[in-house]
Amino acid sequence: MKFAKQIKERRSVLGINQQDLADISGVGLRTIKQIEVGKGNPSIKTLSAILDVLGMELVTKIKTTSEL
Amino acid sequence: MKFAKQIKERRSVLGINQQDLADISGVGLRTIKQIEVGKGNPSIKTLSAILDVLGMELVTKIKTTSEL
DNA sequence: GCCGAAAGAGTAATTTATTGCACTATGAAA
DNA sequence: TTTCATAGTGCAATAAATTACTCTTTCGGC
Repeated sequence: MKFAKQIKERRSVLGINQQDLADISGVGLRTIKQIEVGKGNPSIKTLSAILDVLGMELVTKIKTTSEL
Repeated sequence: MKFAKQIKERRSVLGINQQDLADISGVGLRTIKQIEVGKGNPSIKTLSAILDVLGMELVTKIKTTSEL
C-alpha cells in the first residue's frame, strides 16, 4: 500500500507508537500494523481515522502529465 | 462519503456513464452506484481503480489550520 | 403524457477487511 | 547478554465491502 511509508514516518515524527495510534484513532492495532507493513487494503473510513490522528487527510487530485 | 460528488462530477465531465466506469475500472456497477450516492465505504483499492479511470488519484495532505 | 436511457435501491451470496490473542522478531539500553 | 519496549505474523471469528439480480425511480426528448 502506497500510504504505508507516509503513515509510518509521520507517526515517527509525532513520536507516538502503533498502540497509541490504535487507541486514539479507534482502529485496531492489528489493522494498523498490517497497513504499515504494506499488507491490507483499508477502507476510506479506516484510513481516514488513522490519518486524522496524524494530522493528515485524504484528497483527490487530478493527474497531470509530468510537469517537466 | 466525501468523494461522491467529485467522482460524479468528474464522470459527467468526461461524458461516461456509471456502466462504462464500471466496465473500465473493473469495479462492480453496484459499488459505483453506492459510492456516488454517498453510501458505502470503499477500500483504497476500489476507490483508486475508479479514480484512475477518471484521471484522478488519492494523495495524503498534511492538514493546515485555515489559511484565511 | 410516453418512452428509453441512466441512476438508485433491496436482498442475498461471496469475498475481504477488521480484530484480538498469542507468539516471534527487532533493537536499544543497561 | 539480558531485558524491555516496539514492531511484525499466524490463525480464527466477526463485521463489512463487493457483487449480481431484479426492480423502481428520474429525467430528458419526442
